[in-house]
Amino acid sequence: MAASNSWIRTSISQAGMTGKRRVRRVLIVDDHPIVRQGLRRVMENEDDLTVCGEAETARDARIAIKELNPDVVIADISLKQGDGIELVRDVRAHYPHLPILVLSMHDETIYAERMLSAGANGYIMKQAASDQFLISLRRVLDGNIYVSEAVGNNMIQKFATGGSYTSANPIDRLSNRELQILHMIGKGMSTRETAHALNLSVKTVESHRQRIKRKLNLTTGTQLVQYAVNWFTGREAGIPPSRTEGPSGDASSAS
Amino acid sequence: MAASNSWIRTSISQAGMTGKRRVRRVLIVDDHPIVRQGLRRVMENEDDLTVCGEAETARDARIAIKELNPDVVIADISLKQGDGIELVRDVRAHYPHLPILVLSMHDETIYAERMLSAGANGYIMKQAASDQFLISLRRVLDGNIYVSEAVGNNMIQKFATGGSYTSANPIDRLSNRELQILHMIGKGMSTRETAHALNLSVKTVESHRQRIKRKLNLTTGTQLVQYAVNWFTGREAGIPPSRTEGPSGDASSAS
DNA sequence: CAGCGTTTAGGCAAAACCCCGATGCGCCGC
DNA sequence: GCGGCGCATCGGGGTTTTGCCTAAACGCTG
Repeated sequence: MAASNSWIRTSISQAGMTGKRRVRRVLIVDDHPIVRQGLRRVMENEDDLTVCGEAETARDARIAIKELNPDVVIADISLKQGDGIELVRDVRAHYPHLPILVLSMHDETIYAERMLSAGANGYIMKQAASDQFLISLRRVLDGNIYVSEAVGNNMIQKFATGGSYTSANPIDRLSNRELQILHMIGKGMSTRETAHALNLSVKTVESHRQRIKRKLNLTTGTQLVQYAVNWFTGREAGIPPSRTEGPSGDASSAS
Repeated sequence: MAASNSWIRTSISQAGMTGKRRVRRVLIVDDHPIVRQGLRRVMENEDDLTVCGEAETARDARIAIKELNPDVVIADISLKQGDGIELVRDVRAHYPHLPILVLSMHDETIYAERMLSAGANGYIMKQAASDQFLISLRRVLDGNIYVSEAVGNNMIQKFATGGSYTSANPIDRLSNRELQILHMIGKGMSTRETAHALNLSVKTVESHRQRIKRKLNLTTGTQLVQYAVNWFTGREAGIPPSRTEGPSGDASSAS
């Protein structure tokens, strides 16, 4: 409690501000020290932003949030073994209004959607420029959702075509048969093996795969396998797939 | 902290050098702006180090080296295009005495060995602490080789046993090109996309995929994708621990 | 019962897969 | 030096697997 004071005091005196505009306190969660330094450096010239703490693991992050009570959390998803998505889910569950900006080195839209579904408020890549990062950070601080243009367009298109927003866990839209197929794909089984295991025609399984891809907005079979594998390595712990969490408002934002 | 003062002073002292201790000029090659900022921040408090330039791609790096003539190059291997190993090889070919410190987010020992044999002088992970990074940087600047303790021990053991493979990872048997292809598979890219990205014939990529499968004892393409995804995202799937974060690690041997 | 989604397929073209061979290059051992 | 070996790059040619379109039977639901 007292520690946070000194941080704020320091920042204010540096900027010489009167407190008219509130200084937003940022918690950084990333297991790469250099990345944490980089984030600090990007933010240290901004009057309205201050880093109130850092955490290396999801566990540390939870403690830090409790103690520091930050205004926003910047979280890397590539923490060891899917800790990222669990962290997002956990934080969202305990602090429904705490904005979370997910930082990733992957440019796959899959991750973005999964993170938003888990309750993140923004998704930005490490490839992004510094000013773009600041824009995204302020956006989530203002209560908005931020995604990159590509991902946003993708979602808008989905919204337009699908009618109902697919931004809720896309897997929920899969039928149990499709989910079963996805499961087998994630285990590394080929279409032929799957068909044989389920006593189905190969063509049938292929149709299922196609429908899955369409629902999940995937283009190639490789992406499908990637998604399936990622999904299981992230889940597997025992969370039922029909986990419709978070009203999650809308994915409007529309950059 | 009085840091802000000192780094300005550093810049000034660079202009009017006394020659007592030479300021080493560093070129950063990384496609993540935030990481570049982080490296700058780590080095800006050091009197004997200054960042003379940044590059995002391997191509830019070659130009920058030519124009800036740095004392050391810090290079990320997971560059978007062109891949880091080619950069290392190329730089080594043109500038035999220019030290290269490879920065990686992977803790796999295979990468380290490949990078060193390609001509790099050091290999350090982004998970490493800042001071450890500085140690490694100064080490390669002094003409030594730096690797983490785990990697060093592994190499020594290999050397002692007379080159018999550790055979722990079948991945060790993969060539650099094959590893690169595997990486792209793990990112969800199809054969065609990979071929296009690398400016190769589809047939070539297919050949690589086949040989990878053969070496890894995989039968179907699905298994290949599964393996690739698990390997480069999971990191805890089928890879031996190798939690590489040595406080003092070096296998120093003169170049 | 009409409608919608699921499950099941067939057909056809495209892509991927597989087994070959060939070339050029670099490295290693004799 | 020279042959061998592995790597990287392609091509041919055939088989298998996809990708995508279409559509019929089934089943729940308003």
